Amino acid sequence: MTSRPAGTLAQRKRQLVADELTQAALGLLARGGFDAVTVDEIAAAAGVSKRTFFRYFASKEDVVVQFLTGLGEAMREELASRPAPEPPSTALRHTVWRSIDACAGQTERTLRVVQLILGTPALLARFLERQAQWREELAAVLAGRLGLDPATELYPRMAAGMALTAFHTVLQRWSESDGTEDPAALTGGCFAVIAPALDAVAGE
Amino acid sequence: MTSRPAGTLAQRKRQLVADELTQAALGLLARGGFDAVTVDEIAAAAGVSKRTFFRYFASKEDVVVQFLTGLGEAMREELASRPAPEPPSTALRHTVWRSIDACAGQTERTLRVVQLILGTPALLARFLERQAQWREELAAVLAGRLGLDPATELYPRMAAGMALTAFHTVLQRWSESDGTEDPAALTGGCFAVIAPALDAVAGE
DNA sequence: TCATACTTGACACTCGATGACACGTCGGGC
DNA sequence: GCCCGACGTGTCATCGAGTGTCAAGTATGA
Repeated sequence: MTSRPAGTLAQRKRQLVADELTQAALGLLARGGFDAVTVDEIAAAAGVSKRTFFRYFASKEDVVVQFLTGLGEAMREELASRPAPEPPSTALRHTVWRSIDACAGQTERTLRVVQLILGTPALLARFLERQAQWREELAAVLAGRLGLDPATELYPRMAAGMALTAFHTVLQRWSESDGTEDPAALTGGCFAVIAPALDAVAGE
Repeated sequence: MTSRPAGTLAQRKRQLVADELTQAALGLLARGGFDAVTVDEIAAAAGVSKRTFFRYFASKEDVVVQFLTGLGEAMREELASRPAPEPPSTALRHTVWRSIDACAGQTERTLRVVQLILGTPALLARFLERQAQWREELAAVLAGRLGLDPATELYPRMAAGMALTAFHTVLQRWSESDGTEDPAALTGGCFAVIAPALDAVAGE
């Protein structure tokens, strides 16, 4: 609603303030850690008041986690656009890869943000909470793809959960290695592990 | 350290206060929701001061989530005690079942707590954060079991993640059905989905 | 030029969380 | 008996996150 890069009216200056806030927050939080920096300081660094900060971000965690926002949307879109005959493991691998690539392909700043999130309990909690939402959304799309009832079948939620476990694991390894390890290889490796379950024929 | 049922000294009255606090908190939070009840009210209901509440629980979330504490420890123990030749899917199924059984086998109060956690963003976040810790612990045990290096192999983390996805899914379905669905059947169903991946022969 | 809507800052307030200090009780030693 | 230190608790003070309110300020349109 407010995140389109090509803003409509002069209120793309809203995006400008948001960017300034994000910039200031990421800079301050990267050094000093999450708890050592107050919202007042972030706001001051961006040249606005604390009250304005909370008009742009729902919480102090939000300014960091929202840096990864759009990933959920992107994954849902990607999964929905994969050709129907494609096996689930392939479709989900591309789905996850779209987010991983968006993360790992960018600046080195992204690496620091990921490290910050995975290393800060409060941020990790928020991140996982968001992942849980993504899981429900991906499960719904997947159920539609396969003509399964998400309310009764276990497969959609489990498959989405496995894919996000892969997502989480890749980010972990990538951040632990300081960006050394190849995200593509890690993604491939993770999906090699879960593929037998994702593509198992019906069964039961 | 302080959770042994058979307390040593007269300071098992500490456990008494803790129980009183937990009782009061769960009762108040079940009706009214998480945000509508203040720590002051919980403390007052237990007959202590707000300050004392925080001497027993690290946070307001803690008093609820700690209700499920011990599950991580229990799972780690269970996995460590499973016979070595057992296939991973079987060992992990018993591991998860030990926690599920501890949850679902108890009073109906447990169901309400699970519903409260899964339905409250702040509590869900804390719960997922704890699950992430369990995942690392289970991965370490699993790696030891299979003689794999957890720092390089992807399998342990992925397998632990899949098992916890099953755990989460079972709790979700169980709480959504108001305790109607059979936890044992759900656990079996979830592991039927992931077993092909858990037991896939080496590969590469 | 005036009226309107929107954004912002300043202030006050609630509540979660922590530190400092004072008080009471318990228990043991002289 | 008294004194003493350890421990748990309550009170008070404080910080920081988050929210509601109101009074500016600015842009837009008639």
